[in-house]
Amino acid sequence: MTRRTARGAKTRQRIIYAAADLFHRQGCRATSPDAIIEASGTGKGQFYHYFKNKTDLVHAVLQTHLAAITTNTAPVNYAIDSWADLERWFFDHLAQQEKYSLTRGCPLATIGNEVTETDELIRLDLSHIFETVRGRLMAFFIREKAQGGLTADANEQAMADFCIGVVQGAMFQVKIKRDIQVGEAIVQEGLAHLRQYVPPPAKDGAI
Amino acid sequence: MTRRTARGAKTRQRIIYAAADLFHRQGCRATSPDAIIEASGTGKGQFYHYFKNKTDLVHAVLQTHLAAITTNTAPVNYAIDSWADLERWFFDHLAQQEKYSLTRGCPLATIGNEVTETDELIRLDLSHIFETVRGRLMAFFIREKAQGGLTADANEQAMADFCIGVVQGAMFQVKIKRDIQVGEAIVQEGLAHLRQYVPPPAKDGAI
Amino acid sequence: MTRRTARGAKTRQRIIYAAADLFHRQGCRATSPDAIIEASGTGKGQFYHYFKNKTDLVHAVLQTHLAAITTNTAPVNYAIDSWADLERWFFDHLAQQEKYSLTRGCPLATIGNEVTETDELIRLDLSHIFETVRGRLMAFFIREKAQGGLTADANEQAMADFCIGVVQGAMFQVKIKRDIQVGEAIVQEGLAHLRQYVPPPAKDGAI
Amino acid sequence: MTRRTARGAKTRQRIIYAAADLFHRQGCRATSPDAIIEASGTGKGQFYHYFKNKTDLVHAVLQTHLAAITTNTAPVNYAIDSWADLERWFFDHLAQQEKYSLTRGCPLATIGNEVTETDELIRLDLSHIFETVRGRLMAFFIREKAQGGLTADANEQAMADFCIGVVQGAMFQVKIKRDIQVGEAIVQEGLAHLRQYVPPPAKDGAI
DNA sequence: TATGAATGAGGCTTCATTCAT
DNA sequence: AATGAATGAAGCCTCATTCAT
Repeated sequence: MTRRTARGAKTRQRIIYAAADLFHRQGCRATSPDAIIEASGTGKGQFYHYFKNKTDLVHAVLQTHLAAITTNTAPVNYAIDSWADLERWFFDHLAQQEKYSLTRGCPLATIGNEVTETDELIRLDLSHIFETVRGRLMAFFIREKAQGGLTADANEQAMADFCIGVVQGAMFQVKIKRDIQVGEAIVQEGLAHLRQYVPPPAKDGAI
Repeated sequence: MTRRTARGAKTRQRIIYAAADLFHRQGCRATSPDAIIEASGTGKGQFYHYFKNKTDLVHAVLQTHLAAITTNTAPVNYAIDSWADLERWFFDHLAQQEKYSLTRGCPLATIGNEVTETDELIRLDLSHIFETVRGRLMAFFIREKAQGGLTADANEQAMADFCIGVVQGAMFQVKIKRDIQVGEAIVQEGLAHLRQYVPPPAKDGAI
Repeated sequence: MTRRTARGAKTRQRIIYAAADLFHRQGCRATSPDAIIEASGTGKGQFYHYFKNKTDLVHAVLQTHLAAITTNTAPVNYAIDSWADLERWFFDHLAQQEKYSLTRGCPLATIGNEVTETDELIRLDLSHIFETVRGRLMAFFIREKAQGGLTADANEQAMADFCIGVVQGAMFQVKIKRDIQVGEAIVQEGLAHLRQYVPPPAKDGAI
Repeated sequence: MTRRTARGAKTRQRIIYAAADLFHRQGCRATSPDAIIEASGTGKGQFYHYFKNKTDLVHAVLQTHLAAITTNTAPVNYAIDSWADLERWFFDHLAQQEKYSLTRGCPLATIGNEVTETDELIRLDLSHIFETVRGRLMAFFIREKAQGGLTADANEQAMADFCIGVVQGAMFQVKIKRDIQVGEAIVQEGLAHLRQYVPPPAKDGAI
């Protein structure tokens, strides 16, 4: 990251935020530099001053998403330290969709689904982001297991992947059906499954 | 369906198949009528002779997907009559991805993720398709439950939604990670969950 | 003209009438063969069976207009035998515009204004039609003059041209202003002018 | 009017002038953006940089016509202060047609005749232009009347409308007949009519 | 840093016509 | 006589980018 003046950095940020919102609403392909320029209130030259090309901006948008996740400043909180946090994590995703009247899916999936064989860099960006999310989830499950909160057959990696899969699957169905209840049903089943790995409380009291 | 001559119907089919493949590979937005025309070996005029516009073709592609599902001619078999069928159904989705070296996601999701508020008709098409798939899955669970193959707390609707969510989530992760194992892990966890609703075999207390 | 069966002639007529109406409403250029085909309820082949090409159809439409004029079957009656008839002739043109809520001009002018250097045949068709109309008007003025109903300085040819010019100018203003009163004002002035050529009634009675 | 750099304004002007000429020669509909782009020696993007769409350009062309009229820089001089000026005004229109070998009509009528119910904005532009011309003519007649140069029964508004109607009707006939004399005849009759409203010179009854 | 003019390839669609049945 | 499949050129417009100021 080259050092930038306060003002310049601001313009760059405005472009990124405008782009992130448009990408989320209508996808990358459907969002032209012109649309981003207008939404961000910048000039055409600024766009190509701050970004090599559109792909470079997509990259920057994804970096911003990643930064939000790692710094816990994203709309969905990825800091998971308890089963309550995990539950919240699931439902926060659906809550995000409600903010947009269920017309949008996951901002990462919207970008990810447009990826083709030629967008390898973007795919790797996304892969990296999901790996980060996976890490957060895995960390929780590993900690839990270490404390005896998970049964021996619980596979922390698989559980983390399962969480991501379920949330993504839920969000997609919510968007297509424009119905929050499908999402809730899917997430509930997912959570029910995860809780199966929690050992029953030890029966105390038998002589 | 308007009656068409054998020749005309063929051209129409060729366009639809070419489009379906391109949509699957690179998405709707990234696929121009020109590309479809070339891939289908037709003339420019034929495209608009058979389809009102590009959206109308997307609709036709989705109708074709739906027809394949209902007639059990789709690459993934939606006829589910046993737990083995269900398992196969899950893994067939991943097998499809392997056919394309993991570079593609679900053809329906690829289209669905590009849907915006202005593509209401396409969203409804997709909603209808997923509703159909859901119906197939639910039918299996309902039958199972009727035969005592599912516990009382099993919610057939939620289970069906869960299946779809899990498959979709799995396919998306496979595409982004370009790694079949994430998909397998997610699907395995999903199946493990569903099996929780199968009651343990009755202990026969003979003698 | 080749001999045609009753049915074939009917189809041909339907195409011509549909075309005439569309040309009048939106001009030749804005009217595609497809639009005419649909409006006439025919098939594509019929269009090119009866007409060599679109220009040929325009020609046929103009021939139809001409025939209507010469047979006195046009919406505007070109049979002028009295000053009352002439007055009616002027106002009938405006009445036609009222039938279309003042949204249309003269059907001939609509076609004529689109004529370019390359549409020589169409221009000649129109020239011929206007020549015919001019002939009708001239005939009236010549007759009147012969009977002493016009002063010596009345130029019947110029008067006829003037009539056509005034009606055309009036119709165009009506269409642009969407105001019938401009048309009425123009026509009234035109009529006032023509009446200047009528000699005052002979003063009788001087011994 | 947004502020533009000298360079940009020039390109915009070139496009407008090229379009105005093509519209005059062959009509709006027959003039493609590509043709205008080529005639103006610009790139495709510039067209849509300066004009929202083709209709917007037609609007700009009409604004240019209007500006030429109000600033007395049009080929036809609309500054009318005497009967000689009025006569000149009539004949200047025909002179314009001669410049193009009688192959063109009035540039405003060429556009106006293509107007349909869906081109309301263009119609209003034209209506406004003709209203402006009418204002010029009326101003002359009102001034004349005030000075006793017109009889009491002279209706200045109707006279102005009549002038416009006559010129338009004349130009159209000239174009269709490709004969300047029709136009001259019509205009002469029109002028003769207007002069009827001029009172005879007062008989000075000195001795 | 900032603005917007310039470029040309390409996207979606319609047009006019011909051909096969 | 009638239908509609086929064709490719062209029309209108957007896109992604570069350049000049």
